[in-house]
Amino acid sequence: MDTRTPPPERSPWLPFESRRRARDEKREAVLRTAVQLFLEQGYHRATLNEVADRLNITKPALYNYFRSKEDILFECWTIGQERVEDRIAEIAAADESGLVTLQMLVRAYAAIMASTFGASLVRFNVADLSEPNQKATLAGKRRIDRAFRNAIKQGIADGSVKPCDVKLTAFAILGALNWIGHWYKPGGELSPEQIANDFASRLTADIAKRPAKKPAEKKATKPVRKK
Amino acid sequence: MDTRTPPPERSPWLPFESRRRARDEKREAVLRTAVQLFLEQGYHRATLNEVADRLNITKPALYNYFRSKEDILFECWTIGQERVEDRIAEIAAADESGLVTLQMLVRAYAAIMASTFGASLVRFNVADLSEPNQKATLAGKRRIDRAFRNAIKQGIADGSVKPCDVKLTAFAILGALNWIGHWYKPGGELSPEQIANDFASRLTADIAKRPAKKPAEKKATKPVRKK
DNA sequence: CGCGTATATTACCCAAGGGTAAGAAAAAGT
DNA sequence: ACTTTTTCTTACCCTTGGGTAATATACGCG
Repeated sequence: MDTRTPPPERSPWLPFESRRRARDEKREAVLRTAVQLFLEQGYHRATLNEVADRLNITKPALYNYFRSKEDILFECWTIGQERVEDRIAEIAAADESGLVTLQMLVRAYAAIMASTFGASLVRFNVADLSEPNQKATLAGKRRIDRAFRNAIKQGIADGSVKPCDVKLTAFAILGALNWIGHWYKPGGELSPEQIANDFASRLTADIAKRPAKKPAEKKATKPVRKK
Repeated sequence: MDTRTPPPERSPWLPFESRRRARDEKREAVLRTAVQLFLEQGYHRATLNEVADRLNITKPALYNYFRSKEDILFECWTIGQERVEDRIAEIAAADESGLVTLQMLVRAYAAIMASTFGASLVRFNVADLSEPNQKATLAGKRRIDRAFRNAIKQGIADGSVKPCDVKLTAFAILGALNWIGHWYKPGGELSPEQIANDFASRLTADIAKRPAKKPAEKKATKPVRKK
């Protein structure tokens, strides 16, 4: 009767064990478990009891770290969003041509979409957030959109990209990218990096002015981890 | 206090009015109202009471037409899926080259994605369906996927399409298309037909062997309505 | 008209699950 | 050791909303 199955993820709350880890680490663990569950079962079907169970704690303990379920959802989204915006800032700082910038954006965004928090940007329903949080997500989406559109515009201006409808081009590219968050499953044949590289050339092939050669892959095997 | 707003959609149940319309018409009205609400607020936030209210009836009346809320959700999905599959069958029967077939598929699918039931294929969460219904949706998605992949394969075989990774190409195209269901809003600048035509050439430009000319638009102004 | 059937309504049930109150159990401070 | 603070648990509350039972109303038909 006491053959309890081990928790699916290494948890800071080991049963009958030392629980002295730092607060932030625990917060993060909650988020990781929650995203996972939200993605698996959907936000509404996933219960806080289940989240707590996976962490070897009980539901009310979660309220030491978050004020509500929606709070958790929003933080998951925030993490994904921040990762994207960090990369966007980096890429903007590189100050490359429009086409290269676009390709870098595609590669970065694709890789993030193939991660748990990245997928949460696309798999969660905006309607499940409070009104102020909805505003925040909307603003975030717009910033991403603008980054892509700006790269395309710049490319047209600097001659690296063929003239085209900027808005629809961005929609098409972002659509293909966002969809990754729906089909990508960790154990598949393709690694996130492979997908990212493939999409970087694929999605820019038709608007690249030069005969679309593969976008430069600096340090493809060991991508720079920031921070 | 009795300035009651008129129901947002013409409903077969006009208050104090003749309610003798055919059963199927009512079923359909329920579905239309339900999809609308599910898309607006998400499946879980939308209540059956609200669906009923919009139709000038009460919740239990809905159970004359559907066995459960999930039943309604699934039927919404089914309608969208059938529309897609009907068009796929038509296009397959046309027996064009791989490239043209692909372009026809893109155009048809894009137009459907910009409709309510079409969007429901993408905006609803599979996890909200019963297990058998999940199976059904999965099988449906696979059939759509196969149609696109087959067109690409055929195109490579008949020389109308450049050799490419069939799977990823299909993912990219379907991603861009599915995303329409997330951003398209009826009152926008672009009509579904415009989007469909644009995407048909845009998404096939890079893999078309001939210098990508616009796909043939037979009867562009007045598309054939089936049945 | 009266009877059966389909369709709606009112009134209710009840499970699920987010959230809270009160207090135990550690951890940390002194 | 004693107190204080943080963390976690047990026990509970309570709204929400899908679903049902019983019943009323309209419709079709002989």
